[in-house]
Amino acid sequence: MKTGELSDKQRRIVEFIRNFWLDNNYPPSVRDIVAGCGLSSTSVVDYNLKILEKKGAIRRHREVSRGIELPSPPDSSNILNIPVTGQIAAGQPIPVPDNDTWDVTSNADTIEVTRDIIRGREGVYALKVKGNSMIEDLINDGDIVLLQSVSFVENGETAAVWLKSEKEATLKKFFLEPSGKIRLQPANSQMQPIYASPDNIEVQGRVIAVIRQLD
Amino acid sequence: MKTGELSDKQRRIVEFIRNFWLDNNYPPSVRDIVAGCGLSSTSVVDYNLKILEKKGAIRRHREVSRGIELPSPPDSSNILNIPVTGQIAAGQPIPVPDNDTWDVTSNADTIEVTRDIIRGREGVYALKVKGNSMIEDLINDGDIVLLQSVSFVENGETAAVWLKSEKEATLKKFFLEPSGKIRLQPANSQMQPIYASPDNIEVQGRVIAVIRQLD
DNA sequence: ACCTCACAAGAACATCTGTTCTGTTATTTT
DNA sequence: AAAATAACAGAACAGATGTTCTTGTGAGGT
Repeated sequence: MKTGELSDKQRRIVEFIRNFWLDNNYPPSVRDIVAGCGLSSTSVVDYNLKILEKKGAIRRHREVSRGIELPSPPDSSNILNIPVTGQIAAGQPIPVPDNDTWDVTSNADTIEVTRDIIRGREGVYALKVKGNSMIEDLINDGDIVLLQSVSFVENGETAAVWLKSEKEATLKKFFLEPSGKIRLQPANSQMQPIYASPDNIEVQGRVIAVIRQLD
Repeated sequence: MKTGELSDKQRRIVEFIRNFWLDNNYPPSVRDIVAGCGLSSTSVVDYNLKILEKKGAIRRHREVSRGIELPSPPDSSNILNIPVTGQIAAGQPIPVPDNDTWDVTSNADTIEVTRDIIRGREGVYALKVKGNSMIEDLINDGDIVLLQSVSFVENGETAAVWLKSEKEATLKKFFLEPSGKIRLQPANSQMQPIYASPDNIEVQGRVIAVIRQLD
């Protein structure tokens, strides 16, 4: 095999590694490859793996069982890990994440979402809804709410607002009335809106999505 | 540790596995975890891995070196394209996908979701909700409903059912009453349930998630 | 023919690695 | 306090696994 291309057998090996990986979520051992490619000896595999490594088709970690790496699938940038910073429930403040120490890696739970849900927005975090105090907003106990951390919202947007005097957090449609009052409208049109003065409310975030998982 | 939650050490282990995987593109061995988490013995790791498996935080393959799977492996194959086969609205049949010609590639709209939402289930499809006839089930116009295609559901599960005589599709909690009747219970406890005879309903699918996107 | 070289078979070896066994130390329950 | 249970420590075993060594084969070139 003079060329820089892969031999037929080597191509089969690489393909098997990829399929094995997809099926099992971990790399195959040398003997898995023997069995999977119908080869006769581990030394054949080792021999070809060395060539494959030299050609850059795989990367190996010596003396490490199943230490085979495929060149990183370029994807995976389509998944974002959104921190679930806490729970939201009436009577509890909303834990807005500290923007400086946005520590996705640490303690916090995270939820994986595809990038098309975020749509390129910055400062997105998630809350788990506790209790059914927001059922009139079509949000149930256990739902996950995705929020964008903002302090001001447009008329008609659904926002997480903190009602200072009531010491209560809720999700409602936000309207600034001509009278200067704020109208917080439930999503269910059969329910009555709440009216509040602007200095009694504090916008915590804009709702961009609701995810409900059932078992 | 009575709770279903993970202990501190177990959380560290899971995090280490994920980081190790991200760094090396293959899972750690038990002894890698010992070193990486500053533990003292492989048996401690094995002990905790067994618990983690029981709690569903990981999956293990016995007798396989580095045979640890994370439920959502940090590799690329984490995004699935779910076909949005149509709309659901009262008075319209539900377009259950033909199981033989499950053609994800074709024309149909799809929605990208991460694998952890599907949780390994087969036959998942999505519907877009049209109209607000299901508001009592906390589902609004424009919501996306993820369904698993099944014909029978357990008591208490939320299902997409087709009411034959009413020619109406809806999502409700499904209960088979001792009387033999079917009770379809809205998610909102303030609403009244529907009673139907078993031969008047047809289960189209099990609801596994609801996704609401706001702008 | 002879040599070289890419490639393969089979066995053997030394670790690596999951698992188990026994015992010990905390932590909780009774 | 006693008993029970959860959690950890250390060692040892058996199998898995990467690696190497020896030998064989066949094609191409000289």
